[in-house]
Amino acid sequence: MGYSIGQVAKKTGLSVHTLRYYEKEGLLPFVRKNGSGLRVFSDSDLGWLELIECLKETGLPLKGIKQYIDWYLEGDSTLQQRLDMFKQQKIRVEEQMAKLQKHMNKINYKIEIYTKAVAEGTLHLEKETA
Amino acid sequence: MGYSIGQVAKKTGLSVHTLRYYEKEGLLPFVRKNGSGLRVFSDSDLGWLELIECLKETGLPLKGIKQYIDWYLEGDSTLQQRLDMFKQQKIRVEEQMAKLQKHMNKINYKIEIYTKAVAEGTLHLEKETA
DNA sequence: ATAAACCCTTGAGCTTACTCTAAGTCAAGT
DNA sequence: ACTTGACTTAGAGTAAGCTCAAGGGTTTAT
Repeated sequence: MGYSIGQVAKKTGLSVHTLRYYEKEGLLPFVRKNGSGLRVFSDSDLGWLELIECLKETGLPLKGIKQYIDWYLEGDSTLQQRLDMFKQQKIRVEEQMAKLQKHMNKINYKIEIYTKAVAEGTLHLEKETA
Repeated sequence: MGYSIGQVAKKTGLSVHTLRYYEKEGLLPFVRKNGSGLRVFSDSDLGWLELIECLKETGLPLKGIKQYIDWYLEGDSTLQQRLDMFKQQKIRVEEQMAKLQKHMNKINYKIEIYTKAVAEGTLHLEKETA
């Protein structure tokens, strides 16, 4: 039921440096230490790391994640803020998905163009940068 | 048919600083200058900026974008590399889309939880970090 | 002809998010 | 006892991508 920092690093793909850095930044306020001063991560801590990953990869900077955690620590008086944050994040994700789709179309077009170009040995630009 | 750096900044949402920075990094090798040393952007340059935006937002670092541009400048001998780059980028976008969908599910779940919590005035954690 | 609003270059500075170094502690195995 | 390996701290260093400051030039309107 307890993981060392090295085990968590393997599980999450984050480096031990990064995990300590996250803790220093206030992102892991629940990680305990044993008698020798070693960090002991619980399953719940792994859950927090998953959430951090989720927020980070959807474009919330570490500061924003810390804000959320601080709100969480403050308790029920910040429920609305936390809800708003997730709603805001949902909008961001929707925007990102739309953008990615648009970019995907462009990339597919380029793949088409370049596949032909490779077959023909030369690229014909039809008033189009490529 | 010619735009000043300020006009391009407005059109693209990039700052004039960023545009000059991109040029310095070799990302805009086609931008000309007029007799007074002012940059004059063409429509084709705007096309390049769109492509840069596309590659940047799909996770290619500026160095990678520069590599592509260098290949472009080298001509037909690099067609295969450029095709490979776009194929690689397509894979990246697919991965990003899958990740975003996963994160969206988590965020939607949080919104559900927190919407209830706000209505009830308190958050019940069911063996779940939140 | 003078001010306002642009533009220029060089080079320094900033933010984010790590990433690493140095010096040391601790527990387990041989 | 001693080595190995994983851990600790504080603090320095790094890379990417801007962002700004200083000092100056040009164009346009009044």
